[in-house]
Amino acid sequence: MLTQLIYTKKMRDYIKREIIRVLIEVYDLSEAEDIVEIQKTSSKHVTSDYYTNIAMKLAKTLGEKPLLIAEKIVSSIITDTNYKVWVAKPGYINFTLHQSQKNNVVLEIIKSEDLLAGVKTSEARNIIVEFVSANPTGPLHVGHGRGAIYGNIISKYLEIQGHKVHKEYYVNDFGNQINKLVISVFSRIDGTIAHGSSDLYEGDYINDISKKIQQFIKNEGWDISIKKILENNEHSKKLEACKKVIVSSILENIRDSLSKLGIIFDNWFSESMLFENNLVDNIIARLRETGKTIKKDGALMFNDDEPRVLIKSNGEFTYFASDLAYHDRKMKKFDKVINIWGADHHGYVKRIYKGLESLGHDVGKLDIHLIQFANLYRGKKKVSMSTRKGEFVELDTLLQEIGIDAINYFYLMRSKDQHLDFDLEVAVSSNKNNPVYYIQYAHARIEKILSQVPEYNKYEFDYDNLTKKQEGDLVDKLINFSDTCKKSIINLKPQIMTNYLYDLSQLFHGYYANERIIKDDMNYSQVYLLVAIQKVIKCGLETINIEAPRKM
RNA sequence: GCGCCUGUAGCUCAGUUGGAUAGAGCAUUAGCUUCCGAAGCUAAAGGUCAGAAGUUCAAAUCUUCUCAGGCGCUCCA
Repeated sequence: MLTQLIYTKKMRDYIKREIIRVLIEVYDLSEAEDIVEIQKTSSKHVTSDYYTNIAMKLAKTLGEKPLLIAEKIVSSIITDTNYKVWVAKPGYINFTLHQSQKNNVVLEIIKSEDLLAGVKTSEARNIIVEFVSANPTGPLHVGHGRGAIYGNIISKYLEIQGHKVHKEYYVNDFGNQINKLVISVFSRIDGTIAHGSSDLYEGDYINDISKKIQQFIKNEGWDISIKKILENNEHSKKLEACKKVIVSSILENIRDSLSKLGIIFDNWFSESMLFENNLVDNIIARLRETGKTIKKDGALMFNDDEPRVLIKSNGEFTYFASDLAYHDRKMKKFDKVINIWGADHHGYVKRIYKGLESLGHDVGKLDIHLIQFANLYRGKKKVSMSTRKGEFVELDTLLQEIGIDAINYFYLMRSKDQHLDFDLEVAVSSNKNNPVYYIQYAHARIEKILSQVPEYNKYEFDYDNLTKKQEGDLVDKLINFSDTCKKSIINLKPQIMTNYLYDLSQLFHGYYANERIIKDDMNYSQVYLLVAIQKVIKCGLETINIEAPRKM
């Protein structure tokens, strides 16, 4: 009756229906359907697979002791050989499945065409995920890494669910910091420009760009000094051209760094474009209509709890103004808008919500994920991340040093709300201290064993032939994979997947050390077990963009 | 002063919708190689879940307050 049903949760449903039936029969509880929950046993001290707390929940309304209720329920349950039911104080009803029943999961995993089928959504939506969006004033450094990797995986998770995902990088190519960048580059060419200013970008990349600009000017055949380009308004076209070269040079570098990390954006949205198409003016006009703007000290402000400047008294727009225009566009075009921001922007969140609300948007569509900072360590020593003076480790350097798999894993292994300490020495190590290595090693180890029994599938899998404690633990863990995927992928929590894979690998390594698989009297069911484990590890690693090597 | 995040073993962190005796790794200590990869495994030890009160049959988890750390509160970007 119950074969092949566990992995697909039907066993749990079966138990639930049985409990409901009993509740109606014994207590005449018509609402039983809504309150019965069958949960997975997580305590290590209890040897059941599922439990329900229904007896404790009903104690008050029924006016009976929970233990008594539980016993009454259990005595009416019709059991079969596939599972046992027992009561534990103060009123838990436990269900223990027969091992050979649970072993079904091994074949189910092996036969499954899509292990992630359980996370598919029934209503696919059009979602935009905006992330990284670092100002194009220099190369990406390690401080940008976490948001980049996290945004990429969130996008992937949404795609796995079946949504249509649009990945976008918002390019702040307008305003003061770009002008500052231009002056920084120009001052490398002509030292008298902005001489002695402490407010310029430094770092080697400025040198590289200044060379490019000099080449560009030469190619264009302009017979004019760099200083003149900057100073004379009549040369503003030339200045704009230089600006474009500078920004696109930096963007090219950023794009290159990201693609090396496997991060490809669908669109690079330019802030300038908002101004060129008068979208910012349009937003200001609409905000004025709502009556929520005020003039104060010559500036135009959005009147929130505190007034927020939209147009400065000198006539310049603030970022708030262009950000509202940008978000207005996104809110119109997509069903769901997700922003991945550094935690230092949290003060800005409320303002954006309030602004968009005033513009008539349903702000429930907007999710802003704030990512806490990551600190990098080299052993005990903290790696500096100061952007001042160009004292930062570039993302490219980090990639070279530890590789793409470690970058993905280490940035994803902790909750986004948690400050993350990232130790480079551990990330490059080739031993069990390094969780990436440890998981990949499990995959490779299994591959090695399987290569020695290529024709294992000529033998049948025997449900009754995995009886050892460690085999039971592994099977339980495999059963959990389905739930793990839901928790991780649907709730957008990559760390749940990294933790699961680590735990599974740990169980496997222990099993491997204790149990010899290749032997004279082969137990082919054990080989099947390894095949299932390997498939799950591979699938799990793929969801977090980490390679599952066959050999290391 | 106001706001957001955090506080769990010596260190770095998990902990699902509130469930049973709190979970890993590192570090420490003691062990394990004729044999599928020791790039590994086993065990011991380690806890006032920051503190207090509340809600509940049940709180690391929810509420309030206090303390501590990080970050943000510019006509900055």
